[in-house]
Amino acid sequence: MEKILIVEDDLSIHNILKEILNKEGYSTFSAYSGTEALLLLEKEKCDLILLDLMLPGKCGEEIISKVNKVPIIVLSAKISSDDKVACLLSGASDYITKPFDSKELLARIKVQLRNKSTKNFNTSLKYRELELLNDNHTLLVNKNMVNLTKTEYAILKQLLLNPHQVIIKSKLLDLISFDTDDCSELSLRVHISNIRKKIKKYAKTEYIESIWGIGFKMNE
Amino acid sequence: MEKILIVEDDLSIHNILKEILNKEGYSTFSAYSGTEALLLLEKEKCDLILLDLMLPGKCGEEIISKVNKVPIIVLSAKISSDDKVACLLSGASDYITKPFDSKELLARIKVQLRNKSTKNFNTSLKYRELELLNDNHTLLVNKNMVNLTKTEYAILKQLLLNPHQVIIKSKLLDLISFDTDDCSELSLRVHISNIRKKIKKYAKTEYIESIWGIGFKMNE
DNA sequence: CAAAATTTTAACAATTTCTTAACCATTTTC
DNA sequence: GAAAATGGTTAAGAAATTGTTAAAATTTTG
Repeated sequence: MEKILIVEDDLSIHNILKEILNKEGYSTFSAYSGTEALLLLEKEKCDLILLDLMLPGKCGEEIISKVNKVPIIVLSAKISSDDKVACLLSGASDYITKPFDSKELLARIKVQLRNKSTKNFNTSLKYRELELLNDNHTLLVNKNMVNLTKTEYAILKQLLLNPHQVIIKSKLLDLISFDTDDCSELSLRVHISNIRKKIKKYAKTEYIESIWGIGFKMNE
Repeated sequence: MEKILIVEDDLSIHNILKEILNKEGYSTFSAYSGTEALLLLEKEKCDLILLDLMLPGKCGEEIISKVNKVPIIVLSAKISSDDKVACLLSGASDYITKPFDSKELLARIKVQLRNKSTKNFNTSLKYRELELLNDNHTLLVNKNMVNLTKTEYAILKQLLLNPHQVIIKSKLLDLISFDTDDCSELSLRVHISNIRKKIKKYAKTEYIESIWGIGFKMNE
């Protein structure tokens, strides 16, 4: 299930939030200050951040500017419209004023998580002889089942989502980090090699093309 | 610029919205009923929908359920929290209550467009017989694919970005250093020579002109 | 906790690209 | 017009990137 980081120093509110989210089936991380939040983010990967603006340590605004990939919903009593606007423009994805309605909070969380998941696909990604099933591990090569590891699946998924585009190495590493642990360029090279080997077993042509010094793309 | 569809039957509000958006640089489409909105969406592609919920013809909720890819910001006087939640869960991306603050509206629009914009940049730089494809780092010369190395691509990109301007050698070296390793003037000379050779294979005229003692520019 | 699976790392060869140097042509300067 | 400076081309060697294998480290699973 999705993981949500709660950044809130007021203990009673924090616990209420935690309870609401857990009851809905989300797992939660807790941070009670801005610095704690940043430390946690380095170690743990989460899908969404609930952020109180009035924080000890690093203030909320600083966190917004440092976080990049993960959607942030700001939760605050501040009501000035300018504050709202500043948050949104600097990178927050949504803003809810306290006191909040728990149903609305949950709905807005779903919206943010939905945005992420549109990067996924419904049934399968097809490309010539290949079909990547939406089950995180199965690739069909000419109808032959091939098992992919989590990382291999994540890599191939990104390549198949943009089949005519070169994906720059660093961008690819960034993209797959949503689905699997971070990995190095060296490691990526090995994964690609392994994917190719698995495809080659049942396919006639090479599918993953290397663009020298730049990245990879699916063969035309 | 991004195109926004305004779906609002109240004429005065509609015009205010239109003015705000146009002033900000967005182009707008207008629909005054739900049915009109759906018709327009079939013909025109737009990047975002501003949707009033109380509409003649098809009601707003119906539009939300039919539209899939385009983010929708609901704009309504309805205040029941349950209504908000219903909208968000059925597909809207955000919800603003009337009366709205124009700055906040613009900020929320930017958030939605930001989510989309990270993806589509399949642009290409065209210049007479040349077309430099951004999405796969190749050059088309009279439709013939030519492979460029990373440095060659970086150089040609800079020349094509300012096709009628002389680019001073040192400036060119500076510009390409974003995309590739630093290189010397001697090295640049060789790269230019190689690019010319690759272009010459399929083109009739010389494209890269040297300005003696200063730099390079694309031939007129 | 041990076995199995996965990922990372290291090492090496193969390949591609980049830089350098040499040489000649052209332009500028004196 | 000769000398000096700049530009174009070529080829060789240097440097960087990639593909592959195997072993070590880590994570997952039973």
